[in-house]
Amino acid sequence: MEKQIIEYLSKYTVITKELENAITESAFFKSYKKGHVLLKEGGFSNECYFILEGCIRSYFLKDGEEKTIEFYTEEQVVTPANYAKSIPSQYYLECIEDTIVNVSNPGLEKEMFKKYPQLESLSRIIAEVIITKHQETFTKFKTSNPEERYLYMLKTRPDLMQRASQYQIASYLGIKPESLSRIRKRLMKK
Amino acid sequence: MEKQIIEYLSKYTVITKELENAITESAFFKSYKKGHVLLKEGGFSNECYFILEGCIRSYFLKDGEEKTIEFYTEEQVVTPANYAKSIPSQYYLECIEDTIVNVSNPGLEKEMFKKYPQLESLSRIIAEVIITKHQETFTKFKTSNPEERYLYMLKTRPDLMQRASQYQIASYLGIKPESLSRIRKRLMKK
DNA sequence: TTAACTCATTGACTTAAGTTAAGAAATCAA
DNA sequence: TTGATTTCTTAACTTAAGTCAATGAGTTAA
Repeated sequence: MEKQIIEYLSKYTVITKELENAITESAFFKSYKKGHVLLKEGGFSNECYFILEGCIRSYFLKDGEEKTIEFYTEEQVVTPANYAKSIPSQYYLECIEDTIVNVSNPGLEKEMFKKYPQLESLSRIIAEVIITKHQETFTKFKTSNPEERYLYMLKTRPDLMQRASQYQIASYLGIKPESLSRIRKRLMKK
Repeated sequence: MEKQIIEYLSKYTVITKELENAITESAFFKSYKKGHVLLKEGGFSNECYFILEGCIRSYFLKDGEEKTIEFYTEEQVVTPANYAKSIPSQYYLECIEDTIVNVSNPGLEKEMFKKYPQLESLSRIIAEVIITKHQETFTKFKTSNPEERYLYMLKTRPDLMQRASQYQIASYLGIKPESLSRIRKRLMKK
């Protein structure tokens, strides 16, 4: 399992044997059943996760309806917005499949960054890559209509259709479940 | 002018006198006239900017229409997606006002990070804050309709209405200029 | 096995954004 | 200053998403 993390980090820089060992040794894992809630609205968080297997969904309630913010799957990092902060969470984190993660926390992070400054440098680089990806995703979303967004999701993350229910996907696409149903029907005919 | 940068960084951590001096000494500035294009689609970039005064807009062309991605104003950092990369830019960067920036480049950045590791640590932290803000912005956008988005913009960035033209703002809100015009009319009546 | 519940689909209707086109207002340049 | 250009507004029409309600399909638990 450790290999997956090293592989992920190696995309961005060369990981020395020493650092690899340090990561491997300090890594610890947790696994959750489908339906497990990692974080509740109003709750606090001192853990962040690297997904090795499974799917985590972030969502919040607006007028009693669940609004899916994001689906996180294999090779993705989930850092709660209130990670290491003393502010209550605005959203839920829920496993929508049996999920295995590598867990970290502020203490461990700090210690590792101190011991291996290269790791913090790498974190900065990855954070910047994520910013760029977010902006591309957001721009794509803004300049598309619901049907185009659905097609784009099918192209870039086809697995999600199998992994999540349609009402979860609908709000992820910024539309109502009924609309998603109609879009699918419309596209079937073509 | 240097003070603005120090002030910005001080929000996140304590800046030692030594680091302050280093930043101040290495800082250099540029100013551009309204209309100046900093980066063209297809072009390359080796500069990033911290805006001291003015406004920079990022946009691209889709079916001949300008789609505004973002407006950057005072205290914001503009890092082109292809900064320090040998890939052509997907978008334009244009000053929509006379603009004064602090400029950096990969070489200077690297040098400063090497000399002052604390600065790279700070960059990581700021990058993570930006990720969180992006996600909040995106979520707000997805769960709002065009009218709500417009009202939210008026609340959070009211200055933009004076600084940018309506067709620029319209695409920034993910709608057509005609719709923005109608939304404004509708709200006037209320 | 059935009853309860959740989720997805469908239909009728409402609402608002997109489209196209025209004209008014504001801005810019010769 | 005037003519050209750009930007904004308005109107008529089209299209599709939202809303509400009903039904069907699938799942879960007693």
